[in-house]
Amino acid sequence: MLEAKLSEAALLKRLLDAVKELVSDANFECNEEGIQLQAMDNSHVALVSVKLYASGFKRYRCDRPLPLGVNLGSLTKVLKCAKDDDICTLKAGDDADILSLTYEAKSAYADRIAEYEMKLMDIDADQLGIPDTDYDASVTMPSSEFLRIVRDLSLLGESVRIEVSKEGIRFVSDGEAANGNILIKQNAEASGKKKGSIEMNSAVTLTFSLKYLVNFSKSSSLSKKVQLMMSNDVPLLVSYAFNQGHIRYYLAPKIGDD
Amino acid sequence: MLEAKLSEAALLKRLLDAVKELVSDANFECNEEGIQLQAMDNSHVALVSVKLYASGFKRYRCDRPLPLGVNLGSLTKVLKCAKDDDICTLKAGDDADILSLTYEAKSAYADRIAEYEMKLMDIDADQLGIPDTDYDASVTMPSSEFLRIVRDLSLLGESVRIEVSKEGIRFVSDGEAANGNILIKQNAEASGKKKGSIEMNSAVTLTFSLKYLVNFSKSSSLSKKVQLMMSNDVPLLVSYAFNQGHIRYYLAPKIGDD
DNA sequence: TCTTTAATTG
DNA sequence: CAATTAAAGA
Repeated sequence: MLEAKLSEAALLKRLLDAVKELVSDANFECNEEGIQLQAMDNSHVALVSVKLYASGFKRYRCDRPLPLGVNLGSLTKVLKCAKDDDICTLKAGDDADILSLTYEAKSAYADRIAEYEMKLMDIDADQLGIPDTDYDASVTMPSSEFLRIVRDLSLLGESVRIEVSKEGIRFVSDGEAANGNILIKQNAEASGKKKGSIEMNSAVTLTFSLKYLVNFSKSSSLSKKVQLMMSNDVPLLVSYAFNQGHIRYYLAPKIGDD
Repeated sequence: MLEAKLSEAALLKRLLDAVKELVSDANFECNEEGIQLQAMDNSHVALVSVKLYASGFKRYRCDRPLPLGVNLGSLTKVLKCAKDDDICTLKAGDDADILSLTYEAKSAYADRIAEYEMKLMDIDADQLGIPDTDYDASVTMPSSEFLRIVRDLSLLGESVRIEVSKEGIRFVSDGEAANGNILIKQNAEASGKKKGSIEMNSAVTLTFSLKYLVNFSKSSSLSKKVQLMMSNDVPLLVSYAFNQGHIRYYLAPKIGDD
Protein backbone atom coordinates (compact mmCIF):
# COMPACT_ATOMS: atom_id res chain seq x y z
CA MET A 1 0.00 0.00 0.00
CA LEU A 2 0.90 3.62 -0.45
CA GLU A 3 0.61 6.33 2.13
CA ALA A 4 2.28 9.61 1.35
CA LYS A 5 1.78 12.78 3.34
CA LEU A 6 2.73 16.03 1.73
CA SER A 7 2.95 19.15 3.89
CA GLU A 8 1.78 21.44 1.11
CA ALA A 9 -0.79 20.49 -1.47
CA ALA A 10 0.59 23.32 -3.59
CA LEU A 11 3.45 21.17 -4.85
CA LEU A 12 1.14 18.60 -6.37
CA LYS A 13 -1.15 21.28 -7.73
CA ARG A 14 1.71 22.98 -9.50
CA LEU A 15 3.08 19.73 -10.86
CA LEU A 16 -0.25 18.86 -12.36
CA ASP A 17 -0.71 22.29 -13.84
CA ALA A 18 2.62 21.78 -15.52
CA VAL A 19 1.90 18.34 -16.88
CA LYS A 20 -1.80 18.08 -17.55
CA GLU A 21 -1.78 19.80 -20.92
CA LEU A 22 1.00 17.62 -22.17
CA VAL A 23 -0.21 14.25 -20.95
CA SER A 24 -3.76 13.11 -20.35
CA ASP A 25 -3.17 9.79 -18.58
CA ALA A 26 -0.09 8.49 -16.83
CA ASN A 27 1.14 6.00 -14.28
CA PHE A 28 2.38 7.29 -10.96
CA GLU A 29 5.01 4.67 -10.20
CA CYS A 30 5.25 4.42 -6.44
CA ASN A 31 7.97 2.49 -4.66
CA GLU A 32 10.13 2.82 -1.59
CA GLU A 33 12.21 5.51 -3.27
CA GLY A 34 9.29 7.78 -3.93
CA ILE A 35 6.85 8.55 -6.67
CA GLN A 36 7.78 8.82 -10.32
CA LEU A 37 5.84 9.70 -13.43
CA GLN A 38 7.20 9.25 -16.91
CA ALA A 39 5.18 9.75 -20.04
CA MET A 40 5.32 10.83 -23.62
CA ASP A 41 3.14 13.80 -24.39
CA ASN A 42 -0.10 13.14 -26.24
CA SER A 43 1.49 13.67 -29.64
CA HIS A 44 4.52 11.58 -28.72
CA VAL A 45 6.96 14.37 -29.32
CA ALA A 46 8.08 15.29 -25.83
CA LEU A 47 8.82 13.23 -22.78
CA VAL A 48 7.99 14.29 -19.22
CA SER A 49 9.62 12.85 -16.17
CA VAL A 50 8.58 13.78 -12.64
CA LYS A 51 10.24 12.51 -9.50
CA LEU A 52 9.17 13.02 -5.90
CA TYR A 53 11.64 11.58 -3.41
CA ALA A 54 10.26 9.66 -0.45
CA SER A 55 12.41 11.78 1.85
CA GLY A 56 10.57 14.91 0.75
CA PHE A 57 7.29 13.75 2.23
CA LYS A 58 6.19 14.43 5.77
CA ARG A 59 5.47 10.74 5.94
CA TYR A 60 6.01 8.15 3.26
CA ARG A 61 5.34 4.49 3.10
CA CYS A 62 5.18 2.24 0.10
CA ASP A 63 5.75 -1.45 0.77
CA ARG A 64 6.07 -2.60 -2.79
CA PRO A 65 6.07 -1.06 -6.25
CA LEU A 66 2.64 0.25 -7.14
CA PRO A 67 1.73 1.74 -10.49
CA LEU A 68 -1.21 4.10 -10.12
CA GLY A 69 -2.88 4.82 -13.43
CA VAL A 70 -4.23 8.33 -13.19
CA ASN A 71 -6.27 10.50 -15.48
CA LEU A 72 -4.51 13.79 -15.00
CA GLY A 73 -7.62 15.80 -15.78
CA SER A 74 -9.47 14.11 -12.95
CA LEU A 75 -6.57 14.52 -10.58
CA THR A 76 -6.37 18.20 -11.47
CA LYS A 77 -10.01 18.62 -10.56
CA VAL A 78 -9.56 16.85 -7.27
CA LEU A 79 -6.48 18.95 -6.47
CA LYS A 80 -8.42 22.12 -7.21
CA CYS A 81 -10.40 21.21 -4.12
CA ALA A 82 -7.29 21.56 -1.96
CA LYS A 83 -6.00 24.83 -0.62
CA ASP A 84 -2.37 25.51 -1.35
CA ASP A 85 -1.26 25.01 2.22
CA ASP A 86 -3.45 22.05 3.05
CA ILE A 87 -1.73 18.95 4.29
CA CYS A 88 -2.38 16.39 1.59
CA THR A 89 -2.28 12.66 2.08
CA LEU A 90 -2.33 10.16 -0.77
CA LYS A 91 -3.43 6.62 -0.08
CA ALA A 92 -3.87 3.57 -2.23
CA GLY A 93 -4.12 -0.10 -1.40
CA ASP A 94 -2.22 -2.79 -3.25
CA ASP A 95 -4.07 -3.66 -6.44
CA ALA A 96 -6.36 -0.77 -5.68
CA ASP A 97 -8.42 0.95 -8.30
CA ILE A 98 -8.93 3.94 -6.06
CA LEU A 99 -6.61 6.72 -5.03
CA SER A 100 -7.68 8.53 -1.89
CA LEU A 101 -6.67 12.12 -1.24
CA THR A 102 -7.24 13.72 2.15
CA TYR A 103 -6.92 17.44 2.76
CA GLU A 104 -6.49 18.83 6.24
CA ALA A 105 -6.43 22.52 6.94
CA LYS A 106 -3.26 23.51 8.75
CA SER A 107 -4.98 25.70 11.32
CA ALA A 108 -4.46 24.53 14.87
CA TYR A 109 -8.13 23.82 15.38
CA ALA A 110 -8.80 22.15 12.08
CA ASP A 111 -12.48 21.55 11.74
CA ARG A 112 -12.57 20.61 8.12
CA ILE A 113 -11.50 17.32 6.71
CA ALA A 114 -12.05 16.67 3.05
CA GLU A 115 -11.60 13.29 1.51
CA TYR A 116 -11.69 12.55 -2.17
CA GLU A 117 -11.57 9.22 -3.91
CA MET A 118 -10.48 9.05 -7.48
CA LYS A 119 -10.88 6.13 -9.82
CA LEU A 120 -7.65 4.69 -11.13
CA MET A 121 -7.21 3.14 -14.53
CA ASP A 122 -4.95 0.59 -16.14
CA ILE A 123 -2.46 2.32 -18.34
CA ASP A 124 -0.07 0.51 -20.59
CA ALA A 125 3.24 1.94 -19.57
CA ASP A 126 5.04 3.30 -22.59
CA GLN A 127 8.47 1.84 -22.61
CA LEU A 128 10.39 5.01 -22.30
CA GLY A 129 14.01 5.19 -23.18
CA ILE A 130 15.22 8.09 -21.16
CA PRO A 131 18.46 9.11 -22.77
CA ASP A 132 21.31 9.13 -20.29
CA THR A 133 23.60 11.49 -22.03
CA ASP A 134 26.73 13.44 -21.35
CA TYR A 135 25.68 16.75 -22.71
CA ASP A 136 27.98 19.08 -24.59
CA ALA A 137 26.44 22.15 -23.07
CA SER A 138 24.61 22.95 -19.85
CA VAL A 139 22.97 26.29 -19.19
CA THR A 140 21.40 27.27 -15.89
CA MET A 141 19.26 30.38 -15.82
CA PRO A 142 16.37 31.88 -13.88
CA SER A 143 13.25 29.99 -14.84
CA SER A 144 11.36 33.27 -15.11
CA GLU A 145 13.84 34.46 -17.71
CA PHE A 146 13.48 31.31 -19.77
CA LEU A 147 9.71 31.63 -19.52
CA ARG A 148 9.87 35.18 -20.73
CA ILE A 149 12.13 34.37 -23.63
CA VAL A 150 10.13 31.49 -25.04
CA ARG A 151 6.87 33.35 -24.57
CA ASP A 152 8.22 36.40 -26.33
CA LEU A 153 9.63 34.45 -29.22
CA SER A 154 6.52 32.30 -29.56
CA LEU A 155 4.68 35.46 -30.58
CA LEU A 156 6.94 35.77 -33.59
CA GLY A 157 7.50 32.28 -34.92
CA GLU A 158 6.99 28.58 -34.52
CA SER A 159 10.46 27.57 -33.56
CA VAL A 160 13.56 28.83 -31.84
CA ARG A 161 17.19 28.15 -32.60
CA ILE A 162 19.25 27.87 -29.46
CA GLU A 163 22.94 28.52 -29.87
CA VAL A 164 25.36 27.90 -27.03
CA SER A 165 28.85 29.22 -27.63
CA LYS A 166 31.68 30.93 -25.83
CA GLU A 167 29.65 34.09 -26.28
CA GLY A 168 26.81 32.78 -24.15
CA ILE A 169 23.37 31.41 -25.04
CA ARG A 170 21.40 32.88 -27.88
CA PHE A 171 17.76 32.32 -28.74
CA VAL A 172 16.82 33.11 -32.32
CA SER A 173 13.38 33.01 -33.87
CA ASP A 174 12.61 33.89 -37.46
CA GLY A 175 8.98 34.78 -37.94
CA GLU A 176 6.82 35.94 -40.80
CA ALA A 177 6.58 39.47 -39.58
CA ALA A 178 9.63 39.82 -37.39
CA ASN A 179 12.76 38.10 -36.19
CA GLY A 180 13.87 37.89 -32.61
CA ASN A 181 17.28 37.29 -31.13
CA ILE A 182 18.09 37.21 -27.44
CA LEU A 183 21.61 36.79 -26.15
CA ILE A 184 22.44 35.97 -22.57
CA LYS A 185 26.12 36.46 -21.98
CA GLN A 186 28.08 33.84 -20.19
CA ASN A 187 28.47 34.34 -16.47
CA ALA A 188 26.34 37.42 -16.55
CA GLU A 189 26.12 38.93 -13.11
CA ALA A 190 23.52 41.27 -11.73
CA SER A 191 23.88 43.03 -8.40
CA GLY A 192 26.88 40.91 -7.74
CA LYS A 193 24.75 37.79 -7.78
CA LYS A 194 25.32 35.11 -10.32
CA LYS A 195 22.12 34.65 -12.25
CA GLY A 196 23.11 31.82 -14.47
CA SER A 197 25.95 29.66 -15.57
CA ILE A 198 27.06 27.98 -18.72
CA GLU A 199 29.23 24.94 -18.97
CA MET A 200 30.26 23.82 -22.40
CA ASN A 201 32.53 21.31 -24.04
CA SER A 202 31.71 22.32 -27.58
CA ALA A 203 29.40 24.83 -29.19
CA VAL A 204 25.88 23.55 -29.79
CA THR A 205 23.15 24.81 -32.09
CA LEU A 206 19.72 23.21 -32.10
CA THR A 207 16.24 24.20 -33.19
CA PHE A 208 13.08 23.42 -31.20
CA SER A 209 9.37 23.92 -31.37
CA LEU A 210 8.45 26.93 -29.22
CA LYS A 211 5.03 25.52 -28.44
CA TYR A 212 6.61 22.82 -26.33
CA LEU A 213 9.12 25.08 -24.65
CA VAL A 214 6.31 27.42 -23.65
CA ASN A 215 4.51 24.45 -22.21
CA PHE A 216 7.57 23.30 -20.27
CA SER A 217 7.86 26.78 -18.82
CA LYS A 218 4.68 26.24 -16.84
CA SER A 219 6.99 24.57 -14.35
CA SER A 220 8.52 27.92 -13.48
CA SER A 221 6.39 28.05 -10.35
CA LEU A 222 8.22 24.98 -9.10
CA SER A 223 11.74 26.32 -9.20
CA LYS A 224 13.53 29.61 -9.57
CA LYS A 225 16.07 28.02 -11.85
CA VAL A 226 15.93 25.94 -14.95
CA GLN A 227 18.71 23.91 -16.47
CA LEU A 228 18.95 23.36 -20.22
CA MET A 229 21.19 20.53 -21.40
CA MET A 230 22.06 20.03 -25.02
CA SER A 231 24.16 18.04 -27.44
CA ASN A 232 23.90 18.17 -31.18
CA ASP A 233 21.23 15.89 -32.61
CA VAL A 234 20.11 14.74 -29.16
CA PRO A 235 16.92 15.69 -27.33
CA LEU A 236 17.10 18.83 -25.25
CA LEU A 237 16.71 18.27 -21.52
CA VAL A 238 14.85 20.99 -19.62
CA SER A 239 15.09 20.39 -15.90
CA TYR A 240 13.42 22.09 -12.94
CA ALA A 241 14.69 20.93 -9.57
CA PHE A 242 12.85 21.60 -6.32
CA ASN A 243 13.20 20.49 -2.72
CA GLN A 244 11.46 17.20 -2.99
CA GLY A 245 12.30 16.19 -6.51
CA HIS A 246 12.32 17.43 -10.05
CA ILE A 247 10.42 17.70 -13.27
CA ARG A 248 12.27 17.11 -16.53
CA TYR A 249 11.29 17.45 -20.12
CA TYR A 250 12.98 15.96 -23.16
CA LEU A 251 12.35 17.40 -26.59
CA ALA A 252 13.83 16.25 -29.89
CA PRO A 253 15.36 18.97 -32.03
CA LYS A 254 13.92 19.91 -35.39
CA ILE A 255 15.91 18.61 -38.32
CA GLY A 256 17.53 21.37 -40.29
CA ASP A 257 17.27 24.98 -39.29
CA ASP A 258 13.97 26.33 -40.56
CA MET B 1 -44.71 57.26 -4.57
CA LEU B 2 -41.47 55.65 -3.50
CA GLU B 3 -38.41 57.42 -2.25
CA ALA B 4 -35.71 55.25 -0.73
CA LYS B 5 -32.27 56.50 0.15
CA LEU B 6 -29.55 53.94 0.64
CA SER B 7 -26.28 54.99 2.21
CA GLU B 8 -24.23 52.53 0.18
CA ALA B 9 -24.95 51.62 -3.39
CA ALA B 10 -22.78 48.55 -2.83
CA LEU B 11 -25.62 46.73 -1.16
CA LEU B 12 -27.85 46.96 -4.20
CA LYS B 13 -25.01 46.14 -6.52
CA ARG B 14 -24.19 42.97 -4.63
CA LEU B 15 -27.80 41.95 -4.41
CA LEU B 16 -28.18 42.23 -8.13
CA ASP B 17 -25.00 40.33 -8.80
CA ALA B 18 -26.43 37.57 -6.68
CA VAL B 19 -29.83 37.46 -8.34
CA LYS B 20 -29.42 38.49 -11.94
CA GLU B 21 -28.29 35.13 -13.23
CA LEU B 22 -31.15 33.36 -11.59
CA VAL B 23 -33.96 35.71 -12.50
CA SER B 24 -34.22 37.99 -15.51
CA ASP B 25 -37.28 40.07 -14.58
CA ALA B 26 -38.94 40.60 -11.25
CA ASN B 27 -41.21 42.90 -9.29
CA PHE B 28 -39.73 44.99 -6.53
CA GLU B 29 -42.70 45.12 -4.18
CA CYS B 30 -42.45 48.37 -2.29
CA ASN B 31 -44.62 49.20 0.68
CA GLU B 32 -44.32 50.91 4.03
CA GLU B 33 -42.38 47.95 5.42
CA GLY B 34 -39.69 48.12 2.83
CA ILE B 35 -38.83 46.57 -0.48
CA GLN B 36 -39.25 42.92 -1.26
CA LEU B 37 -38.47 40.80 -4.27
CA GLN B 38 -39.68 37.26 -4.64
CA ALA B 39 -39.28 35.25 -7.77
CA MET B 40 -38.81 31.79 -9.12
CA ASP B 41 -35.63 31.37 -11.07
CA ASN B 42 -35.91 31.22 -14.83
CA SER B 43 -36.24 27.46 -14.88
CA HIS B 44 -38.75 27.49 -12.01
CA VAL B 45 -36.66 25.30 -9.78
CA ALA B 46 -35.42 27.68 -7.13
CA LEU B 47 -37.08 30.55 -5.34
CA VAL B 48 -35.32 33.76 -4.39
CA SER B 49 -36.56 36.11 -1.74
CA VAL B 50 -34.93 39.43 -1.00
CA LYS B 51 -36.05 41.77 1.74
CA LEU B 52 -34.83 45.28 2.47
CA TYR B 53 -36.38 46.71 5.61
CA ALA B 54 -37.56 50.30 5.52
CA SER B 55 -35.62 50.95 8.70
CA GLY B 56 -32.40 50.05 6.99
CA PHE B 57 -32.62 52.99 4.62
CA LYS B 58 -31.22 56.38 5.37
CA ARG B 59 -34.61 57.70 4.36
CA TYR B 60 -37.62 55.70 3.29
CA ARG B 61 -41.05 56.66 2.16
CA CYS B 62 -43.63 54.62 0.36
CA ASP B 63 -47.23 55.79 0.70
CA ARG B 64 -48.91 52.78 -0.80
CA PRO B 65 -47.90 49.41 -2.20
CA LEU B 66 -46.07 49.77 -5.45
CA PRO B 67 -44.90 46.90 -7.59
CA LEU B 68 -41.96 47.95 -9.72
CA GLY B 69 -41.39 45.61 -12.61
CA VAL B 70 -37.68 45.57 -13.27
CA ASN B 71 -35.48 43.93 -15.85
CA LEU B 72 -32.61 42.86 -13.66
CA GLY B 73 -30.12 43.03 -16.51
CA SER B 74 -30.95 46.68 -17.08
CA LEU B 75 -30.82 47.48 -13.39
CA THR B 76 -27.43 45.78 -13.15
CA LYS B 77 -26.13 48.00 -15.91
CA VAL B 78 -27.45 51.12 -14.24
CA LEU B 79 -25.97 50.04 -10.91
CA LYS B 80 -22.59 49.52 -12.52
CA CYS B 81 -22.59 53.28 -12.94
CA ALA B 82 -22.59 53.75 -9.17
CA LYS B 83 -19.52 53.63 -6.99
CA ASP B 84 -19.74 51.26 -4.09
CA ASP B 85 -19.94 54.01 -1.50
CA ASP B 86 -22.23 56.32 -3.39
CA ILE B 87 -25.43 57.34 -1.69
CA CYS B 88 -28.14 55.87 -3.84
CA THR B 89 -31.71 57.11 -3.98
CA LEU B 90 -34.52 55.21 -5.69
CA LYS B 91 -37.59 57.13 -6.77
CA ALA B 92 -40.76 56.12 -8.54
CA GLY B 93 -44.13 57.79 -8.83
CA ASP B 94 -47.42 55.97 -8.36
CA ASP B 95 -48.33 54.17 -11.57
CA ALA B 96 -44.94 55.14 -12.86
CA ASP B 97 -43.21 53.33 -15.65
CA ILE B 98 -39.89 54.85 -14.72
CA LEU B 99 -37.52 54.12 -11.84
CA SER B 100 -35.10 56.91 -11.09
CA LEU B 101 -31.76 56.23 -9.46
CA THR B 102 -29.60 59.03 -8.13
CA TYR B 103 -25.98 58.55 -7.08
CA GLU B 104 -24.27 61.10 -4.87
CA ALA B 105 -20.62 60.88 -4.01
CA LYS B 106 -20.04 60.80 -0.26
CA SER B 107 -17.12 63.16 -0.14
CA ALA B 108 -17.67 66.20 2.04
CA TYR B 109 -17.60 68.46 -0.97
CA ALA B 110 -19.83 66.35 -3.11
CA ASP B 111 -19.44 67.52 -6.61
CA ARG B 112 -20.97 64.70 -8.54
CA ILE B 113 -24.61 63.83 -8.81
CA ALA B 114 -25.62 61.24 -11.35
CA GLU B 115 -29.20 60.48 -12.17
CA TYR B 116 -30.40 57.52 -14.18
CA GLU B 117 -33.88 56.66 -15.30
CA MET B 118 -34.80 53.13 -16.07
CA LYS B 119 -37.88 51.89 -17.84
CA LEU B 120 -40.15 49.67 -15.80
CA MET B 121 -42.25 46.84 -17.13
CA ASP B 122 -45.44 45.04 -16.17
CA ILE B 123 -44.62 41.66 -14.75
CA ASP B 124 -47.20 39.05 -13.82
CA ALA B 125 -46.35 38.26 -10.27
CA ASP B 126 -45.86 34.55 -9.78
CA GLN B 127 -47.96 33.45 -6.87
CA LEU B 128 -45.23 32.19 -4.63
CA GLY B 129 -45.92 29.93 -1.76
CA ILE B 130 -43.02 30.49 0.54
CA PRO B 131 -42.92 27.51 2.85
CA ASP B 132 -43.04 28.50 6.49
CA THR B 133 -41.43 25.51 8.07
CA ASP B 134 -39.99 24.45 11.36
CA TYR B 135 -36.77 22.93 10.21
CA ASP B 136 -35.22 19.82 11.69
CA ALA B 137 -31.71 21.08 11.28
CA SER B 138 -30.08 24.47 11.11
CA VAL B 139 -26.42 24.95 10.27
CA THR B 140 -24.64 28.28 10.40
CA MET B 141 -21.22 28.49 8.82
CA PRO B 142 -18.91 31.04 7.23
CA SER B 143 -20.33 31.89 3.85
CA SER B 144 -16.86 31.68 2.33
CA GLU B 145 -16.57 28.10 3.50
CA PHE B 146 -19.91 27.15 2.01
CA LEU B 147 -18.88 28.83 -1.23
CA ARG B 148 -15.67 26.89 -1.31
CA ILE B 149 -17.34 23.57 -0.61
CA VAL B 150 -20.01 23.82 -3.27
CA ARG B 151 -17.52 25.13 -5.83
CA ASP B 152 -15.12 22.31 -5.12
CA LEU B 153 -17.76 19.62 -5.29
CA SER B 154 -19.30 21.08 -8.42
CA LEU B 155 -16.05 20.18 -10.17
CA LEU B 156 -16.73 16.54 -9.49
CA GLY B 157 -20.45 15.97 -9.87
CA GLU B 158 -23.87 17.39 -10.50
CA SER B 159 -25.32 17.03 -7.06
CA VAL B 160 -24.38 17.01 -3.42
CA ARG B 161 -25.79 15.05 -0.56
CA ILE B 162 -25.89 17.06 2.64
CA GLU B 163 -25.98 15.07 5.84
CA VAL B 164 -26.52 16.74 9.17
CA SER B 165 -25.94 14.52 12.16
CA LYS B 166 -24.42 14.59 15.64
CA GLU B 167 -21.07 14.31 13.90
CA GLY B 168 -21.49 17.62 12.14
CA ILE B 169 -22.37 18.49 8.59
CA ARG B 170 -21.09 16.44 5.73
CA PHE B 171 -21.17 17.24 2.03
CA VAL B 172 -20.88 14.27 -0.31
CA SER B 173 -20.65 14.30 -4.06
CA ASP B 174 -20.28 11.25 -6.26
CA GLY B 175 -18.85 12.06 -9.65
CA GLU B 176 -17.78 10.16 -12.71
CA ALA B 177 -14.10 10.38 -12.03
CA ALA B 178 -13.97 11.05 -8.33
CA ASN B 179 -16.00 11.27 -5.16
CA GLY B 180 -15.69 14.04 -2.64
CA ASN B 181 -16.59 14.13 1.00
CA ILE B 182 -16.18 17.12 3.29
CA LEU B 183 -16.92 16.98 6.97
CA ILE B 184 -17.22 20.01 9.17
CA LYS B 185 -17.29 18.97 12.78
CA GLN B 186 -19.90 20.34 15.05
CA ASN B 187 -18.98 23.37 17.10
CA ALA B 188 -15.53 23.45 15.67
CA GLU B 189 -13.60 26.34 17.06
CA ALA B 190 -10.72 28.23 15.53
CA SER B 191 -8.55 30.55 17.55
CA GLY B 192 -11.16 30.38 20.25
CA LYS B 193 -13.76 31.82 17.93
CA LYS B 194 -16.82 29.89 17.04
CA LYS B 195 -16.97 29.51 13.31
CA GLY B 196 -20.24 27.74 12.94
CA SER B 197 -23.05 26.16 14.82
CA ILE B 198 -25.42 23.31 14.29
CA GLU B 199 -28.82 22.93 15.83
CA MET B 200 -30.64 19.76 15.15
CA ASN B 201 -33.76 17.98 16.21
CA SER B 202 -33.20 14.97 14.05
CA ALA B 203 -30.61 13.92 11.54
CA VAL B 204 -31.34 15.09 8.03
CA THR B 205 -30.01 13.86 4.69
CA LEU B 206 -30.95 15.62 1.46
CA THR B 207 -29.57 15.83 -2.06
CA PHE B 208 -29.41 19.03 -4.10
CA SER B 209 -28.25 20.30 -7.44
CA LEU B 210 -24.82 21.85 -7.04
CA LYS B 211 -25.40 24.25 -9.90
CA TYR B 212 -27.98 26.11 -7.84
CA LEU B 213 -25.99 26.06 -4.62
CA VAL B 214 -23.01 27.55 -6.46
CA ASN B 215 -25.30 30.24 -7.74
CA PHE B 216 -26.68 30.97 -4.29
CA SER B 217 -23.14 31.32 -3.01
CA LYS B 218 -22.72 34.48 -5.01
CA SER B 219 -24.39 36.11 -2.04
CA SER B 220 -21.31 35.50 0.06
CA SER B 221 -20.30 39.11 -0.44
CA LEU B 222 -23.41 40.17 1.44
CA SER B 223 -22.76 38.33 4.67
CA LYS B 224 -19.93 36.53 6.39
CA LYS B 225 -22.31 33.83 7.49
CA VAL B 226 -24.81 31.63 5.81
CA GLN B 227 -27.54 29.62 7.43
CA LEU B 228 -28.72 26.34 5.96
CA MET B 229 -32.07 25.04 7.14
CA MET B 230 -33.29 21.60 6.30
CA SER B 231 -36.00 19.08 6.92
CA ASN B 232 -36.41 15.84 5.09
CA ASP B 233 -38.39 16.19 1.85
CA VAL B 234 -38.74 19.94 2.22
CA PRO B 235 -36.95 22.64 0.25
CA LEU B 236 -33.61 23.69 1.62
CA LEU B 237 -33.48 27.27 2.84
CA VAL B 238 -30.19 29.08 2.30
CA SER B 239 -30.23 32.40 4.08
CA TYR B 240 -27.79 35.30 4.07
CA ALA B 241 -28.68 37.99 6.59
CA PHE B 242 -27.23 41.48 6.48
CA ASN B 243 -27.85 44.72 8.31
CA GLN B 244 -30.76 45.93 6.31
CA GLY B 245 -32.41 42.72 5.34
CA HIS B 246 -31.72 39.32 3.91
CA ILE B 247 -31.58 37.23 0.81
CA ARG B 248 -32.99 33.74 0.95
CA TYR B 249 -33.04 30.90 -1.48
CA TYR B 250 -35.29 27.86 -1.47
CA LEU B 251 -34.34 24.77 -3.37
CA ALA B 252 -36.26 21.54 -3.61
CA PRO B 253 -34.27 18.40 -2.87
CA LYS B 254 -33.67 15.80 -5.51
CA ILE B 255 -35.83 12.75 -5.15
CA GLY B 256 -33.84 9.67 -4.21
CA ASP B 257 -30.18 9.83 -3.53
CA ASP B 258 -28.40 9.56 -6.83
C1' DT C 1 -24.99 20.33 -28.45
C1' DC C 2 -20.50 21.80 -29.15
C1' DT C 3 -17.35 25.23 -30.42
C1' DT C 4 -15.78 29.90 -30.51
C1' DT C 5 -15.85 34.42 -28.61
C1' DA C 6 -16.62 37.92 -25.12
C1' DA C 7 -16.84 39.43 -20.49
C1' DT C 8 -15.70 39.06 -16.05
C1' DT C 9 -12.77 38.25 -11.85
C1' DG C 10 -8.53 37.18 -9.36
C1' DC D 1 -2.32 40.04 -17.38
C1' DA D 2 -4.32 35.65 -17.33
C1' DA D 3 -7.65 32.33 -16.39
C1' DT D 4 -12.11 31.14 -15.75
C1' DT D 5 -16.74 31.48 -16.98
C1' DA D 6 -21.06 33.15 -19.35
C1' DA D 7 -23.03 34.03 -23.79
C1' DA D 8 -23.58 33.43 -28.78
C1' DG D 9 -23.49 31.12 -33.07
C1' DA D 10 -22.80 27.07 -35.89
